[in-house]
Amino acid sequence: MYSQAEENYLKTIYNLESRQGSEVSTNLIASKANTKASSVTDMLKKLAAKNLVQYKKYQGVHLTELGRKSALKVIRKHRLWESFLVQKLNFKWDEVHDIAEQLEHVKSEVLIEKLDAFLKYPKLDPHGDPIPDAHGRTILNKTVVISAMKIGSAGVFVGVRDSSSEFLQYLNKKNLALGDRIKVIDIEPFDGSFHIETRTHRLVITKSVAENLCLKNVK
Amino acid sequence: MYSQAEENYLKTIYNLESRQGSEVSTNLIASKANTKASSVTDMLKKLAAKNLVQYKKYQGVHLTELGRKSALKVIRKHRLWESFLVQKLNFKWDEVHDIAEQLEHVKSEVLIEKLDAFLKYPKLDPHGDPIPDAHGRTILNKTVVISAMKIGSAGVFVGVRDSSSEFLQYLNKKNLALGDRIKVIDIEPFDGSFHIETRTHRLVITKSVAENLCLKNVK
DNA sequence: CGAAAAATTTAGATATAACTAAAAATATAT
DNA sequence: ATATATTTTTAGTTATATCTAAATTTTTCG
Repeated sequence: MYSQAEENYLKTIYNLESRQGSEVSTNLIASKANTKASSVTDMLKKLAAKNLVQYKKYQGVHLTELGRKSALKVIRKHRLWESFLVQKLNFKWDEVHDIAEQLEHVKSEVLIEKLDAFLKYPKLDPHGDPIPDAHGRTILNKTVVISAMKIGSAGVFVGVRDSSSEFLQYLNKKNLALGDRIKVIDIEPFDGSFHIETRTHRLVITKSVAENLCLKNVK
Repeated sequence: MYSQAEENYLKTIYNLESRQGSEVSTNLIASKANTKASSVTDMLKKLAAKNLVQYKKYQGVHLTELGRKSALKVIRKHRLWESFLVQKLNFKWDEVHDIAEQLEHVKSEVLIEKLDAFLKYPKLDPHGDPIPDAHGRTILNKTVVISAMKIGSAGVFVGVRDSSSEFLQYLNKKNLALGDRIKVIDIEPFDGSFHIETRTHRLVITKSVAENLCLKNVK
């Protein structure tokens, strides 16, 4: 199978690709992966040699079908382990990301199928992200990020795009939790920050925070 | 913390030391770890530099107090994960070793404490080995290996010294399971093989197999 | 004891995955 | 359109953990 480093790159590229549509650039991968562009170039060549990505010098990359499937397997493992940590071991949603980053690289098909069964085949992880099944399929989870919403619209907060403990702890501090109803009150034209309202309070969030909060049933 | 390679060496040295008493030799480590003696020498120097082992050229090694504690932490993790795999995920005892070899290297103190609690603080793993607590302490589990027994003596089979799937599958095939009462019928002076008897059948095992079966209440 | 055998260490190489600094290609902007 | 800035790649280095082959030390035994 693939090395941990390779699996991490696949996951990063998958995530960037699905948020971007188009080809993913070397620098973007480097910043997400906390490495240098030169390291990314090296790895892209390796992934291309293994037919995991389509790569043309200076033109960015995108995953091949094999790459996409491999990425989804890693993501499936990550999200199942996160579910395990929260549901069975009583971790909080902001504590599981780094541990799951390690667990996701454990090699065993049987293990992950048995874990899935033990957890009763969950469809969403603790951050509201859909868990791919063994074939890479997910339930459709039509959400809108706050940054794409208009003034006056509202929805239910069902997921985050950044599940780092830093970001989740910020949400905890601001009293924002999955399930909350959130309404967009105003958008600052100057810096793009959002004034939002929940059932209990109002607050201002930056544009970049708004890009990481996913809402459902937005009207 | 320590690298996976370092942790694996610590575990190997710990196991050899506790079965041997004396200093552990380079070649012995190499054969247990499936590497070459030269690789072992390199690693021993590294471990010595980190104060994990006492090492003198050509004289073998033994763990320092720090090394012993570190080894016990890895062993604790390994055995807790094995218990999880068998008790919660319904793996068989011969299927868990390789997966636990991977899981044991996941870095998180909290994780292992929560796992321990989830499993209700088990004292023995699925192979009958005692699980060290957070301080490295284990219940005393006085057992005798068959190879140390006399003709006519008998006891209850409570543990194995080799928990590789190959060995455990051999035991399955020979219909030997934890809890069985085993009696030594005869010892071949020629090759040291043992004729043993359970409640249901008789069989002959080699000396090396006899060295890996642990019995309790031997009389 | 001293030669042969066995065990161990050293020296030098390899693979992975990172890095820095310099070079090359692409994009931007006057 | 051409100079400048940005992005990306290349070249060369580093660290980890292996390996083989040769050298060295220890052990064994006639």
